Amino acid sequence: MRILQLHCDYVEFTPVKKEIKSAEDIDPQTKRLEEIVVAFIAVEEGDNSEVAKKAMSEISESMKKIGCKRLLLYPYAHLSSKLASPSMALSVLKEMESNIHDLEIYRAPFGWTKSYNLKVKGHPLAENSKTITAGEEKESTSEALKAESKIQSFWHIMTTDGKLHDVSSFNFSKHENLEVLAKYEAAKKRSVDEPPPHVKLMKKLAIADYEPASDAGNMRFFPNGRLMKSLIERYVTDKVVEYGGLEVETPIMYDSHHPSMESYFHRFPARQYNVNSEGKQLFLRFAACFGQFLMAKDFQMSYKNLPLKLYELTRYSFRREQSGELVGLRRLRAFTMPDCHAMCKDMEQAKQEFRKRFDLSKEVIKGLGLVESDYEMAIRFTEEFYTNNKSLIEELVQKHGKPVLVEMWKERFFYFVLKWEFNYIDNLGKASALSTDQIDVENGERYNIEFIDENNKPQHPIILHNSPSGAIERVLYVLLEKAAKDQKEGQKPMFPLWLAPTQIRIIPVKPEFLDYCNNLADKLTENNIRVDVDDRNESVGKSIRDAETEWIRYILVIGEKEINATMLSVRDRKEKDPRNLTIEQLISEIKEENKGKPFLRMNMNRSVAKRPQIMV
RNA sequence: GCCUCGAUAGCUCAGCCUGGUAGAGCGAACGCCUCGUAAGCGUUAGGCCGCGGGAUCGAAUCCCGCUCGAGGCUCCA
Repeated sequence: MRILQLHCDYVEFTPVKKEIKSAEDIDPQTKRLEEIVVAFIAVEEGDNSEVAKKAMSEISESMKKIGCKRLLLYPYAHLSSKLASPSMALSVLKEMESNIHDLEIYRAPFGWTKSYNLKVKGHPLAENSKTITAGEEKESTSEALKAESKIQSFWHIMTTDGKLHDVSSFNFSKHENLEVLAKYEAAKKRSVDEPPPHVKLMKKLAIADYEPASDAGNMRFFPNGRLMKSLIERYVTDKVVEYGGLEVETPIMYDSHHPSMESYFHRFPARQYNVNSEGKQLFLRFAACFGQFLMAKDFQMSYKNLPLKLYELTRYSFRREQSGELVGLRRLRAFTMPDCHAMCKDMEQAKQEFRKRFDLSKEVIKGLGLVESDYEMAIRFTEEFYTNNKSLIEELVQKHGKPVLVEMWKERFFYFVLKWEFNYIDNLGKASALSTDQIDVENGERYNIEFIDENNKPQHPIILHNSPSGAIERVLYVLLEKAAKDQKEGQKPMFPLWLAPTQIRIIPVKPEFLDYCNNLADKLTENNIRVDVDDRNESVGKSIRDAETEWIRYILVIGEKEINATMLSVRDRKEKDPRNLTIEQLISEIKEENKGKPFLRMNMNRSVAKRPQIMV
């Protein structure tokens, strides 16, 4: 059975003519009802009296929440494509009608073409749809999800002097990406008809690919991609630990009926993967929050321990995003999310910590190879928070150093009062969030996390939710899109050196120089450089071409000249002409460039000839 | 969820409109060449033309249905 439930100021309907033979015999008068919940209902194949009972208890429960006592059952075939027979449908509807006693109930006639007219109320719970089937649990659409679109937002641009400007009158001429973001967010619309360029690149460079045997949005990562992910993960984790985060690990699935989860679901719109096991209804986490909050609840904390920062890099978090929005690495259903929560004793401490994490996020983004013109900041808050904390918000915008998109909510609907994020604008004008942080004033209580304050009283902490980089897969997407942009502008695309799967390729002019090449590669490897040797029996030209198409930064061609001298001929992707360097000079140049970044060994056979061909 | 497009060799695709022996490039295997900064040459192997039905003497090609995939829209703390 499918139900669309609307809370209305009024509804009017007029039976026009009988649509089927078995239509009810009634007096075709116009009927008007006020202050009423209208339930449009399609009875489907297999629906029975159990379904009727379930449906009525669902409906009356939600009506209790919105404080309405009048109900109209309205037969509405168009909600389903596998309708029950008319006689069955009518009997199920009649059963629903007779099943309820504490509501004033009406039913529109069955089998008639009707004209109708109604006015839906504007509040968050006014609209609701349900699917009810016999036997198994119904799959409900989160009411929060429905309600979200109802929140009233006011959009502005804040300049670094703290002034708010109207989006429509702001001069975006020097801030094109911000304009894209503002339009993208406020209008939530953008039409493009080509795939984003990173999709081709992720395959061509043997980083990642779709896995048709899995669910959409669950990618496979080839050795190159796995290496790059590992490096980014290591880097972000190092940075968070340096900041004071304590790394933990928590389960990836949770009981949907755990009390904290149930209430979180109502508040937090998300489409989760569900897993049934031995009668338990489990869901796959869509954030690290659950695990960390449940863990923090079991800590005994004093105000002296705060702020306490827990960190987890979730491999994976899962969200069952709508199939249509899954494109390449931009948005996935399984993703790796660094997530750092800080429990703070009060708003003052929270604000102080919030500043630190803003700096941390900026630093991490920079380390990943993005410059400030690559991303745009958006900041969102409730009107009340803004009024009381103007200086914090202005300070963040000033630190960002350029105008910021502002979304202000009249009332708090989410669990947070303040949130910012950095958005990357890709080649198709799509915005995706990278770093983000939030001030959460609700979940401390929901999860019953407590600390003892100066007066020996238990208190709930304010919790900050920070991801300094955003999803790791999304970082890859951004790096690829950025490289594609460089390519489009006529520059050679490349990765930051510390992330390049191969940093140096050695190409012998003849096979007899292979031993020399391998010795050279040994020496470079000892110095934490990822180096491989093209030992295929190919022409030098071909080998160089292949190395270039793999975006390899340094190419060393080894022939008689190099073997008989100390200078290497170094082809540097960043330079036009080859340079002559000693091996020591080359090593120290690379070390200097990779300073402060993690190192992992090559994740491919050194011998190019021994590699399988992953992507052309 | 809605709309559009697609599915042919390991990969990228042509052939389809106008029905009549299944094509190319890359890659792979084998051989030749032994090479100095972006593609050296040759030979060979490799196909249930997504699945099911229909009309036809005959279907990769036309029609219908299905499956899977992709892209867009919607949505996105």
